[in-house]
Amino acid sequence: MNTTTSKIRSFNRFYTAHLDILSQHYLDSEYSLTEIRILYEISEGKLITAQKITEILNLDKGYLSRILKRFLKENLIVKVASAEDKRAFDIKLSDTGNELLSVLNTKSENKIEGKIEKLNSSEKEILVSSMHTVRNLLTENKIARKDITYRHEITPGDVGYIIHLHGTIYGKEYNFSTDFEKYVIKTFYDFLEKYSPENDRIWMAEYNNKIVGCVAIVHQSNEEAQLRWFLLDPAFRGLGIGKRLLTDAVHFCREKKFKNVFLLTTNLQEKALQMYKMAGFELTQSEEVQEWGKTFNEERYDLKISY
Amino acid sequence: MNTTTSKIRSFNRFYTAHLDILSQHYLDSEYSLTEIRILYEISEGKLITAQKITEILNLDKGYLSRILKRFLKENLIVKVASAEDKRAFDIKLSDTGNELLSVLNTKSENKIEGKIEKLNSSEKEILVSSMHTVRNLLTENKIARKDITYRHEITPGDVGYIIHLHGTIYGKEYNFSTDFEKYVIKTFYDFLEKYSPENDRIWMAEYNNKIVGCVAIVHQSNEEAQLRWFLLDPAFRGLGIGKRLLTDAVHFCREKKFKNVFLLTTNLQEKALQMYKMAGFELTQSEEVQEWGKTFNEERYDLKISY
DNA sequence: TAAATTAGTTGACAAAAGCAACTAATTTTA
DNA sequence: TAAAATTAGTTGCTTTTGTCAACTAATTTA
Repeated sequence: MNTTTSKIRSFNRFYTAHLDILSQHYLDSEYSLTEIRILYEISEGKLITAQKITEILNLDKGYLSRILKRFLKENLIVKVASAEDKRAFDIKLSDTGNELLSVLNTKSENKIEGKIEKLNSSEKEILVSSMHTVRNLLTENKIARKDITYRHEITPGDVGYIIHLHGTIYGKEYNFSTDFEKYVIKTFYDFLEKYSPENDRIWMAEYNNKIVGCVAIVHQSNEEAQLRWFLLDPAFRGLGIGKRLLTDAVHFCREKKFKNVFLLTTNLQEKALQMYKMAGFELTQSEEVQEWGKTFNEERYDLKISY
Repeated sequence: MNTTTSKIRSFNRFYTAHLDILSQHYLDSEYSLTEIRILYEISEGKLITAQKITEILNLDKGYLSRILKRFLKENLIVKVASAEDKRAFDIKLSDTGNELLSVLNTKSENKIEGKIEKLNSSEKEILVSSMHTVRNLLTENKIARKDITYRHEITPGDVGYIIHLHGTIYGKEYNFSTDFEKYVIKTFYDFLEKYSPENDRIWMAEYNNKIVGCVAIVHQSNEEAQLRWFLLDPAFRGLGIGKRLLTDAVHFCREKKFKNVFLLTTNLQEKALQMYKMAGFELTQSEEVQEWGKTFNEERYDLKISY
């Protein structure tokens, strides 16, 4: 049995119990969860037919028909003969129905608030964003481009996390030793020593408030700048994040009137090389070296910017 | 209505639908979810009474009695008169029952695997860790001491992450600027330059494969060592992690025959100071400084080790 | 040792859900 | 374009699921 699956099953059991949806009466009301779900669908859809509800909630139409009949008798819903189809009815909530739902919503919210009252605001943020991630991965089965955010102000923790990403990603992908991370630490220390917010910039791509990609422009002179620390978490490749980061970086170089941008990399970074080339960079130097426990070519790429 | 709550409600609705537990038949078997949950509890508990089951699953005892009667007839369970209480029975699964449950487990696993098959391995990791986070935050169930693991081999990414922790934690707790993180980067660079696995060591406490606390011993000479980077994520304080880390560090110093251990800190770190004192450290120097956007006392503590 | 409580069973019943036959309207198809 | 097939919704009937209260027999409490 695979661990991922068993961990998900364990979470499912936990969440089933947590949701507390197996009791007959929803939030101690006189309505069952099914009935509430029906009311909820009606309130969401504004104008919905019984057929639609059976599809969404997977209910038997006879069963639903009777429930709606009772709702009508209890004055929770209003049925209007559909204009397009004389067999069907458009259903919507009555004022009473809306009121009932709003009372139940409040109850449900209170219950949830009781469960999260001990969390501080950042823990709440983490909770919501984690739920968002779970939902995203289970539905579209991929990370949505719109959930990636970008920023370029350095806040405490950023540089350390970027170093961490370099260490883990290069460690996993190319088996680089911890010496590589030490090298990255050195480059960052040197950078921070002469950091000029005016001429240098680091861009970070974030998902769930966590950095998943980055790139930086470090000025060398008024004419030349170096592009550094271009990195993307493998799980977030293929979403256009790398392209966006490089575009922003080159755009910044143009804005700052640098005439040449160069970068140092290795021939191992195939994906990154592709992107550099697509951004217009050209190979200008290549030399075999042995470092960080591996043998590879150290390469320099340059991009001339014309104005 | 507060957004956190409404987002959680939205997730709850999503997950209710996702769990697909509202249909009468669990995984197209001839058993209902309730029946399966009962069987599951029996299999978990190994030896369980009907009373226990009603408590755990919140079932009516009459209802449960009848279900168990049927299980017995279908040969899914075995009832043995309890030794301690002649009114009660110890219930356990029969071979047939175990078989049924294992078939259903496989079905459930296949279903889950179908839902995550499009995810790559790092997305699966993200999914599982997000679920873990959700679960953790929703169970006040504080972090269990036994879930904290300790290690002291430096692997790629560790140092970067420790720098990151310093940046974020000191940023949040004491409003230190990014300059502090730069200082930490410098100290780590210097450390890695002359790192000797024989005489230096970093201990890390982890939760969920993430570093939540650390401390290090850095040798200065054969006689003296410095204790550095003692840090604990605020969410993990009060679990004895700090004490354990300091104990390990001092134990290491004793093993390596250092005669004196010192550390540099500030008067701001109240919690850490307490722990240093408890470990036997004594204040030997104090001087007011202005750094990292704050004014505070820089302090030196020493611990003499006698043999 | 009598009274109260507890584990489990059973009868009676209510609520929830499913199935199939039906009407009336709509769509497909030949 | 008219017959055939399909669809939206209703209704009768049935099964499944769950609840409540009364009961027995063993155990605990006072």
